[in-house]
Amino acid sequence: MPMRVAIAEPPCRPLPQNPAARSQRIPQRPDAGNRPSDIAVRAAASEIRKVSAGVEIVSEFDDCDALFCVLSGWMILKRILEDGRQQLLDVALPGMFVGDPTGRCRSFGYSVAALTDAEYAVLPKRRIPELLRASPSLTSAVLDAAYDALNSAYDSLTDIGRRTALEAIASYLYRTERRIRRAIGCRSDGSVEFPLTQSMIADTLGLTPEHVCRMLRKLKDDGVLQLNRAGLHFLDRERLADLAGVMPEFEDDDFDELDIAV
Amino acid sequence: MPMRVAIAEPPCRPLPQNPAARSQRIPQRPDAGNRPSDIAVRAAASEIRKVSAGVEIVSEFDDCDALFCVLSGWMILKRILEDGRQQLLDVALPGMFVGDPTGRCRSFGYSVAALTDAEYAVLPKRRIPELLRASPSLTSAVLDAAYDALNSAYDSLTDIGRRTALEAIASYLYRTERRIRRAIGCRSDGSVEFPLTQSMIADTLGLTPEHVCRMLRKLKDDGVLQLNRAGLHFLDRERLADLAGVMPEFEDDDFDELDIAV
DNA sequence: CGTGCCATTGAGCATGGTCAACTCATGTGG
DNA sequence: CCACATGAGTTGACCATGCTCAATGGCACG
Repeated sequence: MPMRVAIAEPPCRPLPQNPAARSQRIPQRPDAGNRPSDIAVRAAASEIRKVSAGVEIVSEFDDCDALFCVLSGWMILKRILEDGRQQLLDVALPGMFVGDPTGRCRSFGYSVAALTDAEYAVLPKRRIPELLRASPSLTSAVLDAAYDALNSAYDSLTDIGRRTALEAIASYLYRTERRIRRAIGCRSDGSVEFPLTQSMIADTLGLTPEHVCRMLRKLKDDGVLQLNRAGLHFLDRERLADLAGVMPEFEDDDFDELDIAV
Repeated sequence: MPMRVAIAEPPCRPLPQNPAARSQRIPQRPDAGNRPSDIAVRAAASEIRKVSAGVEIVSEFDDCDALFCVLSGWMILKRILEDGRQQLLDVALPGMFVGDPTGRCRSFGYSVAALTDAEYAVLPKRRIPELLRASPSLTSAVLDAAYDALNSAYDSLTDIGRRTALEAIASYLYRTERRIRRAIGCRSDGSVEFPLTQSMIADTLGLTPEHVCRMLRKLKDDGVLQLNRAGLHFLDRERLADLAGVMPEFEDDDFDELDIAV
């Protein structure tokens, strides 16, 4: 759909560096790293790695020889077309698995880059069947993560395919903020960290950065939200949900009690 | 993005009835129903159900109290916005699981309808943890299906978000045909059954039926493919892959030997 | 204090949507 | 067996959402 084609760009252009992403101290849920699933993952991991913001840890056609689990920080999953167009598939927050535990895929199918400084656990592929059999809680964590990712992808499909730009942005921010609160937590003022640039939002929703900027301006001017390097803050949740076309009656808010102060 | 809004349509409009879908005899892989995963599913199922084309077996906000596995026929997963716009999320071919084995989702999050006459197995939700623990091959089938669905969703995201209408349609048909050959098989002339209407393709790719029609016309006139109620037949696979922007070098064709005559 | 990237704004344009007919195949009921 | 209803597929003329291109301001970092 978008005809802007970056002609000679290298296939793996470096991740745009949002300066805030690097320096930002990342708030963590108090239980981060100690949830039952985290314990299962840490027990199963052959190695824990740290990466700095911007580093690509997997590229699309790499052999899929391990399963990763994000422990802290943000990762980004994306696919890049030959002519430079790119589609962000998802953000991977702490708790999410990246890779293919089934052993049926040769390659990852997408590239994975650290958006902020991050830590992740490495589960070597050949040990996965044995690990899954030995640890039901690991199996359940993997399944949970897979279905979270699938639901998130279905949400994105609906946003991109059948919503206007404004609706899509509202909906994306709305549901992404919930995932952030859930996986990382929110600050005492109700805002959450949000290291994605407008360009990345555009690449997530099949829009151009310019148009994202225009629509965000509208949301900001209408007093619906604040969004900048400092984070994302909803001022009028109800109006945002309305714009997003979300039916609030079906929201489960059982994670609100997990909010943390930062 | 699309502004065509069906104002007073009921939220669950009946599935368009492609007449071919009802009467068509469905070719099956010779091993259909006897793959290791099928055996595991049949052993675990509390019930096998048959539905006729057009029946909605799950609607979006239904309690997610069971996990289903498609045994034969085609199902469709879709989400419907209040104003009637709808997004097809995926087709479910034999072997695919529908629902949420993690037990964390209250509702399905999408509606599921039989596109053709179909059979599916029912795994009651409360028995799932026990079943997964007891049967590694069931666990592995569930995981496989989840990652297949996830990859398919990622493909769709890329198609909708970052490809033109023509590219998206080419890419969608290309990869969907492979999934059909894999799950169901192809006919001796190389064609596969294809009960989706142009409207459904439009609802999958975020386009209008009219535009899908125009783009398909181009593909047909250029001798790239044939598509009608009888099925989908690629005449020039290479050109289609080219239009789709698929890199053929990374295709694995290890399932070709499974082709069946019909 | 320049360099780079992100965010912003504006003017013009194109892909794909809207609306409205019409054809054709299938299925139904008299 | 034919008239009719239905809905998929098709085509054309027009139009709008969102893209392209271009230029600017601002903030971080070296």
